[in-house]
Amino acid sequence: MSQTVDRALGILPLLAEGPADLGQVADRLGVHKSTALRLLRTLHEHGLVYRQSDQRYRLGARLFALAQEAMENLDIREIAHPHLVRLNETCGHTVHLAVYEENEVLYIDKVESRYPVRMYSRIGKPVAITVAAVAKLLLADLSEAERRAVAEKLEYPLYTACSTPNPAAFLKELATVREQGWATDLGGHEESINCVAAPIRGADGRVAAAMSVSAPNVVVTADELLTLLPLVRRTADAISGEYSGRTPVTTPDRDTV
Amino acid sequence: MSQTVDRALGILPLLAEGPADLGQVADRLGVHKSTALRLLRTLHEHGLVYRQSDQRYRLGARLFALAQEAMENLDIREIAHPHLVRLNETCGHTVHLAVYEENEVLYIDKVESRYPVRMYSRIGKPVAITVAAVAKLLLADLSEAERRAVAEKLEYPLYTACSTPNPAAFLKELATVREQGWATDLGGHEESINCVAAPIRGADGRVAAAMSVSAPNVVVTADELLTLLPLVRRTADAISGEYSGRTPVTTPDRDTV
DNA sequence: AATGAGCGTTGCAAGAGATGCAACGAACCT
DNA sequence: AGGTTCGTTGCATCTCTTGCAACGCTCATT
Repeated sequence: MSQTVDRALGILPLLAEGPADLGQVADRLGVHKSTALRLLRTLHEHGLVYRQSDQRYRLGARLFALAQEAMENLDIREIAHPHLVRLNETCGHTVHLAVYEENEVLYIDKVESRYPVRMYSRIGKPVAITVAAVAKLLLADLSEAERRAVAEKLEYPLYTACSTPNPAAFLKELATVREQGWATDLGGHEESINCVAAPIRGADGRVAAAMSVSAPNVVVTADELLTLLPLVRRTADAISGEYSGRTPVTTPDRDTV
Repeated sequence: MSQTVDRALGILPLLAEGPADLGQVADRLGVHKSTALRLLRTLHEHGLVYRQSDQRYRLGARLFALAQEAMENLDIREIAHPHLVRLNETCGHTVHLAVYEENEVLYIDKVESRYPVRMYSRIGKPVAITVAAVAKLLLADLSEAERRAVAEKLEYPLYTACSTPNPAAFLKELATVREQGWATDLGGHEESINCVAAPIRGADGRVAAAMSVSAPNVVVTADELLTLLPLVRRTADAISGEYSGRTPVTTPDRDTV
């Protein structure tokens, strides 16, 4: 819509790949060096871009700060966090909280397992959308038309033999999930990792977020993990209650000192 | 430098404060609604801004992803992480890693203490620059002129009775830190929390990052914490060695599954 | 020491593109 | 229904961006 801004913003993902010098930026943007320079300068002034000692540009610190503030504005996260911690204390496994936003599902909170085996996932990172249990819940809540549209657009990487292979299989899985009100991922992303997930609903009954418990085979079998389902659902319902304003908030214990 | 981009980027910090509607954005930017609309649309296309169900705008998901990728490009973080984890396993306290960038010091990694008492700090969050031990180390390495310039520009909030009160005191502290090659923060930020920090140097000998160990009074006294100084310094030196390429990397054990 | 290549930077003229206006449409409230 | 508020669109104006060419700097080569 706005060419100048469009070009400037195009620099960001480019620098996300790694540092680049003026020439490289100008080339990949398809503009004159002087133009790229001015755009970079503006980005720099806003702290989104940083110029390192070798003169090359990379993403700047303000980006972290912004992402941080954005995160703190997600009130669902605030509400959910103590519940996630409590669940983690009870079962010991890794707990995730995720939301859906414009064709992406991303983790907005995570409590690490209480044993050394860790999952590779990071807050802010997009989720493997075709296999993750939380993603299934979030997408299952869309209208049928939206689900079909999204399912068609996605890629279906075969992380493992259990990964969802194509749109048809995905839509079928979403239908099941929609029906039963919970979801699993049994080795669909990493051979040895299973997840159980439950939805968190807002006042309008729509799925606002989803949470999951993940554990590797070496710690508990898939069947054992499934026995946690009632607990996960209860936790999710408790969060839903607070989030939708039905339950008065009891003790909003923060993770402060 | 570029008015259009400047205005567009000005929207981001504004939205970081909380969701806003078109009118509010236009007003605070001092432009016509239609202009604000076009800028927001462009930001939206790039995923930096999200339009929530009540039509108001807030910061978008791409911001998280960008911040994430930016972080992963910081190779010092990759190198340091296993060392930080090991240190945390040894002493049990919270370990931080921070860098300096254009008048800001920010945490780029953190390993939580192994006991329930937690510090309030987040990766990506700017550090309390006038009191934090890591900040002292990072600023102490600047040239004298730069130090003076920065010291003058800063605010000196009195978090506690021990907080650095003014530029003069800060410069004096920086001189001490520069001299001794390590730094502390004894209750300067939170009454009950002490920190010991050591610098990580690049191949050119300049301070590239700083790491610290923090613990509350209720767990260890300041004196006890200070006994960890040699360990902290050794860890920092080990990281310096790898970062500057002097030490061959032994076992780069990642925090993957 | 001199020459040349490569890269970032600056001033400027031309015109593309951003801007604000006014008018429309939709939703909401009285 | 009538009125208000807010987001959206088309358009004419002219500001602001753009690419060019020239400059200066650093570094490598002869």
